[in-house]
Amino acid sequence: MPTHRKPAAGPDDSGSVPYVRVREALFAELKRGRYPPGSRMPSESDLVARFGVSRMTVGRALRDLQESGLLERRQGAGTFATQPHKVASTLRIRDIHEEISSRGHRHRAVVHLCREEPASREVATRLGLVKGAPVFHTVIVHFENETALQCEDRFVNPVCAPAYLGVDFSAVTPTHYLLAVAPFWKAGYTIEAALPGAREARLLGIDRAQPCLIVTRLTENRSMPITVARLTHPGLVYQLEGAFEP
Amino acid sequence: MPTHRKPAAGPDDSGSVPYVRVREALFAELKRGRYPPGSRMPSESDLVARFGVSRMTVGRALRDLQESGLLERRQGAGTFATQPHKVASTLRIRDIHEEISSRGHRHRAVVHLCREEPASREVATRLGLVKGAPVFHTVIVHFENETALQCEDRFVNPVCAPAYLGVDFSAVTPTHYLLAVAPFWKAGYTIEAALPGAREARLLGIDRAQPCLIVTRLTENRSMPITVARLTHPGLVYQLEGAFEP
DNA sequence: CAGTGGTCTAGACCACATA
DNA sequence: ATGTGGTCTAGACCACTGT
Repeated sequence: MPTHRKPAAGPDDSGSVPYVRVREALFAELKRGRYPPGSRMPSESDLVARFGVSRMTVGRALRDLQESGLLERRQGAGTFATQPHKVASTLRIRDIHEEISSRGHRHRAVVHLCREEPASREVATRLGLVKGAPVFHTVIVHFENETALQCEDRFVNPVCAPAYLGVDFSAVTPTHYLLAVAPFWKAGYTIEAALPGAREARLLGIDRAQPCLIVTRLTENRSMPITVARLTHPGLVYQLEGAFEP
Repeated sequence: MPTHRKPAAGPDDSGSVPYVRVREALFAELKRGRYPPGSRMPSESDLVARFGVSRMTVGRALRDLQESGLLERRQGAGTFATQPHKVASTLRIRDIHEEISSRGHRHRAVVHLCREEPASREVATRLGLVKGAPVFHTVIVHFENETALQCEDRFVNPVCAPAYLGVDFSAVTPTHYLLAVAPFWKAGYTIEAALPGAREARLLGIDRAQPCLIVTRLTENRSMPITVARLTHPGLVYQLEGAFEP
């Protein structure tokens, strides 16, 4: 007698989906302090009996909680409640136009440089090219409602985006364009606090002594680096935010 | 005739686990450029036939790829390849002692302040208390191999950790202690670049003009704020790093 | 309506941990 | 030896989408 489903459950029904029901029930108990950190949770069989669902279903619920960092599961040993301390928060890599628009503000971009250059040693290394090889270089300042928010200093590997220099970057951001023509498969970044360079300070209209939040990001294709960008944000007007709530 | 399992598969066997096999196969194809962004993937039934596994198994593989941000699935419509652009990288919230030790370096903490104070208006607001209510306040500088790495200025809600002031913070970090006595269920942070305060500069032994990376973190219990910390890092010696690889 | 994803169940085999 | 998590299959019902 397979699948004697429940008749779509009741009306108030917060969680008519069984695995969600199980997950939320366990989550609530964890939050309430039952199962203190480090203690063993009921076994899958126990939960199967308690909730009247199949093992795959409680497995799904437990896996969700595990991926949230709330549980640790050890084969042969059992399932344990954890301290949610090593949980990771997420930091998005977003297109700045999207970011500004999503705040309901106006985005404007001013292009200060857009040309081909021979690669310096450092840029060449980062892009996996030889020194002196031609690379595309753009410097663009992004405004949010007339406030300078970001100075984007970017080098692009010509192989990945041959038509890059022909794009009107006052209308479409390099990030947006590059995503379309050369989707990345790998990305790395560093975030640091530093003083702006002379040109950056001038373009952003800030004092050279004002600290900036600098994000350096390198994205790569499946086989080669696409672009390296140095994004300088005045510390006074830009903050990264994140949150974790299991 | 249920479960005619494969005899544990061959030796080289990178992915004897069926859902991993399916996931990796599809991942490789996505990476190779088959299924360009926006295009429709084969349906679950197709994949069932192609890989000779059950539908739950391909479902699991597809869900993994979806959670990685590589696929989008729309009920009734199909499964589609996406641009992996809105993918999030993770930024860990780690205990600084752990962080330094994991680099194989030595950690030392110097306690500069450890007392009870009446809450300022700002601190009171952050911790959900009334102005003037007693709060615990610690200021600790963390060294990595004799280099000042972080100035930790922290306020703690006494209700959550009554014995806080009795802890020897040269031996155990506030983060570590608080995780033990008051695990958090919610956390938020901001990252900004700014100049250090006078005291911070002095304690870190840096110039007041040297920009710092400042992480402000608020953690909460299930019902009330536990602690708010301002972590100041000299920009020259501290960077946050992250990477994304699907 | 046919096709697609979303989910469930029941039973099963395996790898691993602990006693 | 027993119990635990990890996974698989086969078949099924449902909700949704597009023609």
